[in-house]
Amino acid sequence: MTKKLLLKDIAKLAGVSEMTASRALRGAPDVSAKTKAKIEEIARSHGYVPNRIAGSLSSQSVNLVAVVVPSLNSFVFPEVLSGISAVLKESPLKPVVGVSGYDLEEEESVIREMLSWRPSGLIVAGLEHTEATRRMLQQADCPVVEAMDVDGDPVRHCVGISHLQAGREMAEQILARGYRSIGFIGTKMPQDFRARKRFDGFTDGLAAQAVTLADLEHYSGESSIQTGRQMTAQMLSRSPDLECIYYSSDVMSVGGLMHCLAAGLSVPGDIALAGFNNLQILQGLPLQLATTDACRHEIGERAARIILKSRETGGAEGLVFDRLTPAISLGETL
Amino acid sequence: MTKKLLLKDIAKLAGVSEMTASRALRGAPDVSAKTKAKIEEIARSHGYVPNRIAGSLSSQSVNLVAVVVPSLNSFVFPEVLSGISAVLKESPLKPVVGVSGYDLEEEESVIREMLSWRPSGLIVAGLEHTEATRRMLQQADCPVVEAMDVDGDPVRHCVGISHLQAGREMAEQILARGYRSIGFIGTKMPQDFRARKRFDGFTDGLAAQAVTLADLEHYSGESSIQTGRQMTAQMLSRSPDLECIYYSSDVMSVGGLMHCLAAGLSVPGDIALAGFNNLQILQGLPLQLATTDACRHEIGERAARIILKSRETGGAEGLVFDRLTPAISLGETL
DNA sequence: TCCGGTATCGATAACGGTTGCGATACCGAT
DNA sequence: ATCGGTATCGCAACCGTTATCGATACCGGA
Repeated sequence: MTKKLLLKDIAKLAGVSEMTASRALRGAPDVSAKTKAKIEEIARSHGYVPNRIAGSLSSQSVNLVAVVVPSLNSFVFPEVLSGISAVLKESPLKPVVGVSGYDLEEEESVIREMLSWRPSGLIVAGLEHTEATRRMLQQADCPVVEAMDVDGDPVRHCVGISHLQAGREMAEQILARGYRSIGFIGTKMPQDFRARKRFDGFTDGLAAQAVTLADLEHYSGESSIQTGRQMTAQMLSRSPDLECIYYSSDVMSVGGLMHCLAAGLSVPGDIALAGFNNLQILQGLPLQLATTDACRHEIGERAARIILKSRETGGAEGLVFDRLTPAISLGETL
Repeated sequence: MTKKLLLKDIAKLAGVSEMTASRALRGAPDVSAKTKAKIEEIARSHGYVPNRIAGSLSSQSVNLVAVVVPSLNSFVFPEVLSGISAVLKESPLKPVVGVSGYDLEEEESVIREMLSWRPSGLIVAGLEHTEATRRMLQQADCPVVEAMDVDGDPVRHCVGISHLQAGREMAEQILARGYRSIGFIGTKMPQDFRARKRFDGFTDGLAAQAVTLADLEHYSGESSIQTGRQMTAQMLSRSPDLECIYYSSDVMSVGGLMHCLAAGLSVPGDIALAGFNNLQILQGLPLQLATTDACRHEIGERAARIILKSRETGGAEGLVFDRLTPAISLGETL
């Protein structure tokens, strides 16, 4: 809580100019090893922390990458983040996270806030934005990546998987195994566009073989095991003839499995189950649940690499459109 | 991707001085409603995003609160974060997250990095830091809160629960139910100090009634259902007479429960289980697992309130030491 | 001894806003 | 018409650091 310590103070203490002190502390060249050591020692012992606000303004560079995701509770985005961090670790860049809460208006204000710090890059989940957000993404003088989804019209770079296709493929797999009476349990959240696309892809896939959903339920609030269990119980009591349920998230399908365990239903004998994401929590359960891997870590890695490369080349590299193919794992519940 | 847009450009377009434009866009007084509207319209239509780096340097104020946590994957810290966000939402402050990866050296560098942005406050998980970190926390000219834990010597403000006590109380509850052959499964992570304290408290609690651990296992890597299941299987095959297992995390105890389900063991008849955290994933399982609530959301809220209050009063308020009492819920597995 | 070249350092001018205070315009009251 | 007061605006200095470029010191070779 002592007086504010400035570079000028350190310089004075070391008997050098501000410039030399600045260079020494940044590891810039043109400083002799001796004076550098001296300056570092003084700075360290006095607990000097350089003011990066001033530094960034002056150098016109901010070594931060803005990452905007809908939520941090949902198991899925932290893993995208860890992919990003892993790649950025080898560079001077650091990720900074913003949370939009599955709300496009909030997303707009979060992105505006982040861009006002002039980051070196921006990674945002999803392709759906307000018009004002799209304008900002276009105008931004840093690389911009829209991640996780490829079904839509990206403003600039894009990495992700097709959720439409993921839904469709799961439908095909389910039909291929002979199930015909099929239910769907998904989020009501109007702005979870990727869940919506999986739903659309799924019903498309069914329709292609002239099958329509036997039952359908939407829940509000975040996905949870608890909710999955309740919804499943509800749906099965309403539609006892159901042969298979597809959930918009693994968390929900785990809940479904829990209901079946409690109700003494055999899976997939009495009822087949499938989810989406291939979350970590699927490991270690009594049964290996069917799911589609969402490539979360890899999407994060690739998004970060796009930022890095675009920085090197000065953005003259052309736009990346990177569509990953998610792998279905059938597990033991189909 | 047009030319960089500066305040001066907006001012020119609106036919006013930079100052007036600045005031208008910040909602500062001394601007007529008419000119303000005009300036805002021009800024909006051109997609102008003010440069907060320059603004913050000039105004000597950054409306950010740095939050440093060990991990974002672990279910527990996102909830602390949501508590912080909820409280900060009513203020101009925004949280910025840094991840230390359960590594004090990394924590030091993350904190240094965050402080270099001169935030309005700093919230960090845990009381254990390197000496250099402690110096920085002392020196920082913003309020600092150490959160989640109260067993130790806080540098400034502090909110949390006693993990020593949480472990001890769980030991008492377990003993009170007559269990005597007790195992513990915990993380090997040397720098997960809170898990360590729960372990110490737990063995203390047992020792107080002359009981010693019948078996003990430490795993490395992050906690997961999978690991919990494997460790439990391992321990039970090694110590078949075990009556109860205490885990350092709910995620692990869920894995234990899964093993018991798969192995046809009755819980708590054959083996009793207890975890820690009261995580959301406990809801919806076949059995309600015993656990201790870690007050994550509330800790976040209180930490944020300390920052807010300390800002109002200019830090002249005296240090807060806020010890919450975690509630044990015995569930159906003890 | 003198010279060119390199290593090391410092003075100055930004960087893009905001604070503080002074200037101007406009109003009703005298 | 003059005046005091308020609403509105602009000028200049400054925030703390870094880029740029010029200055100085030092070295080996001619």
